[in-house]
Amino acid sequence: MSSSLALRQARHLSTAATSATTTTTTTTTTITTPTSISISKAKYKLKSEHDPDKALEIYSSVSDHYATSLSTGYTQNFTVKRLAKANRFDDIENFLESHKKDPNIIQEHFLSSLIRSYSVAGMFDHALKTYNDMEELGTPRSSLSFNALLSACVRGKKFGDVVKVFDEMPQRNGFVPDSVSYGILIKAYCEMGDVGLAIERLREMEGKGVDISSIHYTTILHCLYVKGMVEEAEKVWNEMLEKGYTDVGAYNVRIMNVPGGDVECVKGLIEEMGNDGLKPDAISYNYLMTSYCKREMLDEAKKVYDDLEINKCKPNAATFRTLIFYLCKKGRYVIAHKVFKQSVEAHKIPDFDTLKILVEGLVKKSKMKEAKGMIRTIKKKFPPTVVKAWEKIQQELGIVIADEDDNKKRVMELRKM
DNA sequence: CTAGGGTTAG
Repeated sequence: MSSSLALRQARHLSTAATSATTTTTTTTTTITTPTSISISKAKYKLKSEHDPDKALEIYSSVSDHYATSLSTGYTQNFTVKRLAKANRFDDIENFLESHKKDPNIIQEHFLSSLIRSYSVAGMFDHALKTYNDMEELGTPRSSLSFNALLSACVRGKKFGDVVKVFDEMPQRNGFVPDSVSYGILIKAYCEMGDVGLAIERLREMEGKGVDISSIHYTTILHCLYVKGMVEEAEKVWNEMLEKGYTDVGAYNVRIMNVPGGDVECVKGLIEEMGNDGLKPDAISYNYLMTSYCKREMLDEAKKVYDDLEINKCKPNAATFRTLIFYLCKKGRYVIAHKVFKQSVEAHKIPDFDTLKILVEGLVKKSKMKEAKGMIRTIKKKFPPTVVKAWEKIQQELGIVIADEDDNKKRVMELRKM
């Protein structure tokens, strides 16, 4: 019997607890404990939980679910993502539809989070149906649920629907599109490749007195660069400067489009940001660091990384991944290993491929202790499928981890009890 | 994750 089949059966047995003939073994024990946890604890636990059933369990064990709608939306989204990854769309439907029987369904934000959850699961039709169910469910309409639906259209690449929904729904249901609605619409036009219409909608906002923000401009700016319309991008940028619609994100779009990733240009823009009264963030510095890496100026790149703290920035997952990759590429495995350890402390471990290069490099340099330690750490942090892949690498490299066998023995002993 | 933009892929 395959292990996944075994899991399915175990799950089936645990839910059908009434069937008297089931003399199941250990699998039921973890599920029947009626522990109740806080939403913040659930958020923390969900982060490291990759098993969709356990994620569901954590979600349903939250005691104060509807007190804090924002956090609930987050945990709900998270649980759905885990189920979607396992392709369990029927379970997602059951899970989310059951919320429609909850008395809180008449709260628009509660219903909107269902639309968002369907959207991240790639179930656009369900998202639309939930929106259309609102009359029947007795949920009042405003731009809140409307924007959730618009986002679902964009995520599902139903661009034609975005425009249709945008032009029809507000009138029919008696509300006006707000600044966020326009933001989603503009993004949709950009994704469709029609930046001209995006700009038209921006002008429409001006005419109607809807609040414009740097987000609307940045969406268009980014799109112009993507389409290679550099001159138009510069024009829009100047308009942004004039009207005061620049922020860190807008500057980062400019930085990421510096021709050839020229180091001096990137540095210049970071300086400009400061003069504009803005504080460059980790993304800004990551671009600078990457520019150095690509020119094989690893000492300078490392300095950008080391200076992050002075600049009041925290390295993110991309920082660690990029720096470790390029350090390895130049054979500087020992420094790369130090950076890896810092990534563990920051709970931002790079991806499988990057770490593979590092472990192999350490072994090549006969740094067996470091390589072993790395694998041990990685196994604790990744889901079972990734751990399996690591075991293969471990075998190929001939790495034996002594206390692993001891652990297995201990588990066997426990099972006998 | 927080309704909407920017997250570097080697």
